[in-house]
Amino acid sequence: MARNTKEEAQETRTRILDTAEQIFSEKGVSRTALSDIAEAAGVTRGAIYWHFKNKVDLFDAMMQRVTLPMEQMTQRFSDSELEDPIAYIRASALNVLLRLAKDEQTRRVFDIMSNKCEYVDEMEALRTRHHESCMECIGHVEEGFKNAVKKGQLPVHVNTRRAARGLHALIEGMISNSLLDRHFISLTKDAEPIIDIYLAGLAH
Amino acid sequence: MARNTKEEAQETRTRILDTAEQIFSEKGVSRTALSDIAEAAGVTRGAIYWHFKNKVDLFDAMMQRVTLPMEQMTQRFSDSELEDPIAYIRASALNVLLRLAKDEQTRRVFDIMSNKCEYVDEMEALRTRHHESCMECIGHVEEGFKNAVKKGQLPVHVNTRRAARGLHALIEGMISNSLLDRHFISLTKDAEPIIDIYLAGLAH
DNA sequence: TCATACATACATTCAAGTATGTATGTAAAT
DNA sequence: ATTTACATACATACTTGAATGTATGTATGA
Repeated sequence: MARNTKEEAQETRTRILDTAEQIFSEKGVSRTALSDIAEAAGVTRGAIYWHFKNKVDLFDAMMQRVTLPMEQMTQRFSDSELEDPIAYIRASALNVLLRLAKDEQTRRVFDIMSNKCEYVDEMEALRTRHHESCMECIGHVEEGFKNAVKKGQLPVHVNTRRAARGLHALIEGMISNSLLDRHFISLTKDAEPIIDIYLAGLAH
Repeated sequence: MARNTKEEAQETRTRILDTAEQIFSEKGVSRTALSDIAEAAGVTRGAIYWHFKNKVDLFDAMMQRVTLPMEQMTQRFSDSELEDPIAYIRASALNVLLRLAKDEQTRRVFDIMSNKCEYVDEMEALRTRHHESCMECIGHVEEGFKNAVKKGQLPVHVNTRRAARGLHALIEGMISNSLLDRHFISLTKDAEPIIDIYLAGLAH
């Protein structure tokens, strides 16, 4: 077998990840054997074990391809002496939701993460890591709400921590429902008005 | 081995289900062998195969022990010429959330359903069944919102279908977050005010 | 020439399903 | 009230088929 060049090896790695997304999404993570992925990707298990330590490592890489860019996006919450923090939070939330509506890869991976895998042992550790970075983001949202209170956008009696966590729950719920059935909640049509219901409730 | 009486057999069945809950919740569904459950329950796999067709059938029975009573609870939404439909919806939502907060068995099973199993093939069919009965419930909530509009509790411009689905998303999100971390969202302390934020937003 | 990028082959372990054994509760016949 | 016949409630044993991990082979780009 002719050895591949570096770029070809990267292609192989990418092809393995792409294929893993598809097979994981069809058969679930635990029921897909690495040989399934290898066969569908046109390589052998040897190639997979070359690029990844094991199935969990492969899953992790697949996940991070999607979640890392998202996490980086939400990092510019805190450095804000924004004029309109609520509008910024609103836009950021909608941004995430719209991405899930439009980017098929993001949908697939989120579907795998929430419906096609089991969080135990090492997998639970993966999610914990992911969850922590999520908590950071929610912390920033809370800061945003605090600023909104200072600027009179929200009444002073608002529990900003609770408000941030409630918003997060709402978003997660919409994502989850949309993954189950795109037409039950359409992230392109319903997300915006539903978020606005919640934000209106916050403003009393 | 002495054959058991009918009641003893029922005890065995219950013990298998109880044990399945624990082991599923520790190891995840696909990584627990029926022999694990059998051993922990003090029986052999033969007993499990006597009471259940296979692992999926066992999972189904375990799930229905918890979900059937919940589904029956939410069936008296529609026959309502209630005076205060919003209050009724609110109370029902809080009722479900409080149950999840207090009943450890319900928490465990919901945790298994949302984090410790993979929805593919027969498992996906199970969830679809469950989801359909959930849709029914949301339909009733929508009726409730319609009544609320008629009675002037909600402005006429409210999209009742969207309102019901948004509420459902919020509840599911809170449940999901609470399962991940009881202290992130406490269903006993946070659920009520967060629901009220949403309902206040609906009323504009 | 040496590390790279895989392919191949092998050993081991585990889990599901099924077939069969077996003792006893239970209901009907005597 | 026994006995008989059968279904019940499991236990045991066997077969089969993955799937994982690892060790090793091999050709080639750098």
